[in-house]
Amino acid sequence: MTIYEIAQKADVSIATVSRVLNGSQSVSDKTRNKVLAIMEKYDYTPNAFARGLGLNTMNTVGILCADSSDPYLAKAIYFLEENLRANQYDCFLCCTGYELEMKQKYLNLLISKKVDSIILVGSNFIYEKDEDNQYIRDAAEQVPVMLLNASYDCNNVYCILSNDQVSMYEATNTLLTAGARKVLYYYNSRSYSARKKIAGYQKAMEEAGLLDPQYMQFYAGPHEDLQAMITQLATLHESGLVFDGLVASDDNLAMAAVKYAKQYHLHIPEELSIIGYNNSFLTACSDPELSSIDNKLESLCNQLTEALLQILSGKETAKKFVFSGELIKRGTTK
Amino acid sequence: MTIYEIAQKADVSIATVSRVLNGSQSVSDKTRNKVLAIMEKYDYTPNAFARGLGLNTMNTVGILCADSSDPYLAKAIYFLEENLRANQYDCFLCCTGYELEMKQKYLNLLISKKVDSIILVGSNFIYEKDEDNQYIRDAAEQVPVMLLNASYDCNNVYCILSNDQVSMYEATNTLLTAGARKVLYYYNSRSYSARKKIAGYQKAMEEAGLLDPQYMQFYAGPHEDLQAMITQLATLHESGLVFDGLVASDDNLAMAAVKYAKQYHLHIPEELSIIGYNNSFLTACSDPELSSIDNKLESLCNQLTEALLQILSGKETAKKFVFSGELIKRGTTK
DNA sequence: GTGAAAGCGCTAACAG
DNA sequence: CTGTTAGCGCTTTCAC
Repeated sequence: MTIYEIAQKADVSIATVSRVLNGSQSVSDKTRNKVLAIMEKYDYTPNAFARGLGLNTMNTVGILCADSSDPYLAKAIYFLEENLRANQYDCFLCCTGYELEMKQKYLNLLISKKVDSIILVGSNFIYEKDEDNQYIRDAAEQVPVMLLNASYDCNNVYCILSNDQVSMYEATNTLLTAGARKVLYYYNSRSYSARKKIAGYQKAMEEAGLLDPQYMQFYAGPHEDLQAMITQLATLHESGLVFDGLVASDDNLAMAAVKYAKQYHLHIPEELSIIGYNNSFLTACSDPELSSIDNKLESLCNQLTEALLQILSGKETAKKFVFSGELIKRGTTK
Repeated sequence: MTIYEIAQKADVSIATVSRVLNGSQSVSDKTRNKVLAIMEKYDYTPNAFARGLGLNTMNTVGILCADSSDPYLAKAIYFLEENLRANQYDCFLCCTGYELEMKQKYLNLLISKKVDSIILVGSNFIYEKDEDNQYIRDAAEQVPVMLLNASYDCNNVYCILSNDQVSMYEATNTLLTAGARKVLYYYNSRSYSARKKIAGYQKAMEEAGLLDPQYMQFYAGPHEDLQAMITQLATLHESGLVFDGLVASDDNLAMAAVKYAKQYHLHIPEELSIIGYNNSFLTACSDPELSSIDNKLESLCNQLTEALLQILSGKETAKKFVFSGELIKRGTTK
């Protein structure tokens, strides 16, 4: 069923059909109803490609993320997709993995599919070496690029993020204030937000005169291998590195710390207090329950969508939105 | 930049340009290289809409799932997306929630966007009342419909699933064999696969002469509210319902059971043994670690993609693929 | 308020 | 091997 057939059956021109399709005001009610009735009767659906060809848009945005099976990213995608769909935008989802080359490739691919915008979910899309961010600048020449949880200053790039540095500063300070002296920083990423987090930790430790590089430990294994994380902490322990506090860059690592403590019969939080990040479902699963930083993912996603809709409708909007995280205290802190 | 401009600059016809674009054999190497060079030079990308209009396909498949933030579904999406992209198919992701009406609406929407196929991820798309499955039959008239983790007999519908009934039967039997007499079945869904699981539990209990309806407990709260699950089990306990075994329809529920046991100082697995489902990351987080059924999600996804590619290339393929799950024993079983 | 007609950029016969 | 041409289904001037 095409616009031509509808036009014929309704005894009007295709232009008129097109008008009612697009809700134009300049169609008489009578004609409109007649056309609508025929459309209804024949269960007509406009051809999205033809429409796309004419309008040069198909109301889609491309969502890029490294790994949609990461619960945090999955949640972000969920919120974004929901918001966008509520506003008639569809989502192309694209999981790139963590290699720059793939990110680049898929970003171009999405653009060639004529998405109206690109959302980069997670801060691992921003590299320290600025030349590695060229692919983002290129993309921004074509369509607005939205960054969730990262910041990058460039025309047509919009950033929505949580102030991870402050959050991590506060988390670390919370442990110090409660009496911890040797606070380990346990992290697994060197992304934009990861670097901010580490800076927050360092600032707090520095101010307390306690900063010591060997207390910053990087976990390089797979995100889902809890045992490997536990083993790493155990190895540190065996090597004589003692710590009475631990802040982790995500809840997985914090969960590993809880398990490690159990293994060595360390009392939580008396002998070891722990703070995770993301305030995920894991916080409830841990025993004792995990204190963690809620970085307001849902608010970030809502703001991102709102800003994007503004941009796509041609309005001005801020280029950077910064939210504050919140420490949720549970059993792993005093 | 369009095919016309390229043709002009390369001094050939648009047909030739189109041919090299589509890798046709009938272009001389010389001409091909000339055209390729121009394309390269002007960084030409074909217009996806125009291409779609002509071919009536844009190499996309629609993935529908109730909630992409559910870790299990998120993982499925990840595997599917990866496989499909490796074969030049893009994915429209669409989260419908659990309401029939929305599922219906978004399914139609995807079809109107001219996807080449629809993948329904998770068995909650199949309803018990067959009239509620009409929307799937309708969709199948337009494009092949792939079901992950569900089975539905209908032309142009293909099913890839794990034998949940057998898995649950074996899980229940494992507990019975180890000496449990009062095995609680704790579940949170009435989807297709959920019904299969429950049937497996019932069969095992029946054979042992131990089936008792009050030992089948439904959790109706939010998927992420661990505390609510724990409370429900505690309430049962207080009401005098005792159980020495528990099989759960997913790992979240099993995790709640572990926490419940701790609260009542029940020794795991001696006084209460527990088996979860999905073999998720939670199994490692639990203390003791959770025994759980691995239902081979990755294999299912691989098979689904493979079958889909067959279908889309016009080849015949089986209509139903059934895999076997596997019980992974850990600390919550003897 | 409505219709005619010219594209949008590409594919695919059909001719040569 | 290559070019010509007629669509694909819709949007959008521009007349009337």
